Amino acid sequence: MPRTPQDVTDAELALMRQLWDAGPATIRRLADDLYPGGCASHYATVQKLLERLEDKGYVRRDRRSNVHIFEPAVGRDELIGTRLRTIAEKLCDGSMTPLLTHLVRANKLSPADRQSLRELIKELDGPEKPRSRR
Amino acid sequence: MPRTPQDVTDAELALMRQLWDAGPATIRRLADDLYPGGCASHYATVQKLLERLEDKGYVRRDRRSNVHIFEPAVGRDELIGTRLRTIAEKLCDGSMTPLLTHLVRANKLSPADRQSLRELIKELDGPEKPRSRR
DNA sequence: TGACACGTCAGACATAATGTCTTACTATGC
DNA sequence: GCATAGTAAGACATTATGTCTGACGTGTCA
Repeated sequence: MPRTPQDVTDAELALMRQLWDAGPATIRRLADDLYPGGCASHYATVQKLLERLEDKGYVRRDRRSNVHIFEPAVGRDELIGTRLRTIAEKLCDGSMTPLLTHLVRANKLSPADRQSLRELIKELDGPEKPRSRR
Repeated sequence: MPRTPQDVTDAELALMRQLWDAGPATIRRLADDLYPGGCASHYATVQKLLERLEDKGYVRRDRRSNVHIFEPAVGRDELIGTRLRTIAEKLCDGSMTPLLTHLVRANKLSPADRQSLRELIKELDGPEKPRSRR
């Protein structure tokens, strides 16, 4: 059985996080942030990781300037979605419902969590009957 | 950046699934089920995978009999939990809440899903307010 | 113009994970 | 004792992943 490579590896994820949190950046900026006091080779590492992320479609590269600028092509939430779907595929025949019930019952949701969850559901219920918003 | 190995790999997961679905089994049984018409080496593959799963604590091996019998040491739901936690760690600073909200809003929950979800929440809310009953 | 600082590009490389397979050894039944 | 079937130990090939090197391009400035 062939291995299934990771969508975004750990080292790549560190870059994504930086991009999500601090916005578009150059390789140098990212390298400085992630490998403080890094030598030249760290720069190259970041470069390679970004190249792979671009190939996989997780970052976009602005080549117009002489110095390229990178930005995320998928949001944090999108990646969360991808990973959740992966779990569902591999463990629940593709259904997300077991994940949901697991989270609700196995996790200690704070009262605030529960409240916002209730509101979310209401929000989803809403459009069904009285066609309010959306 | 050291790589983080998978908790349960794909080939291992196929074994776990078999154990979850069909209950405890011997190596031969598993090999026959997963590699129908398999030759001798497939048997050895299953053996190795089970050994690794045992090392990692995902299956238990009953050595009392001459022929060992394997059973899951963690349930499907537990593994789901592990994976969800991994996502939370890597993408949400350890908080599961974003996963939850993602599932609720990004997935098209059927009305039935929403209903059972509401009940789940109510169930959790119940014991919190001891004034009502008890 | 030439030196050079800095960037990109292409690809080599070491290590580890993973799936597979081989061999040696052990127990059991005839 | 021998055959059969099991376990134990580990070799092996392939690939993923993180790291690094060198060639080359481009702009700046004395």
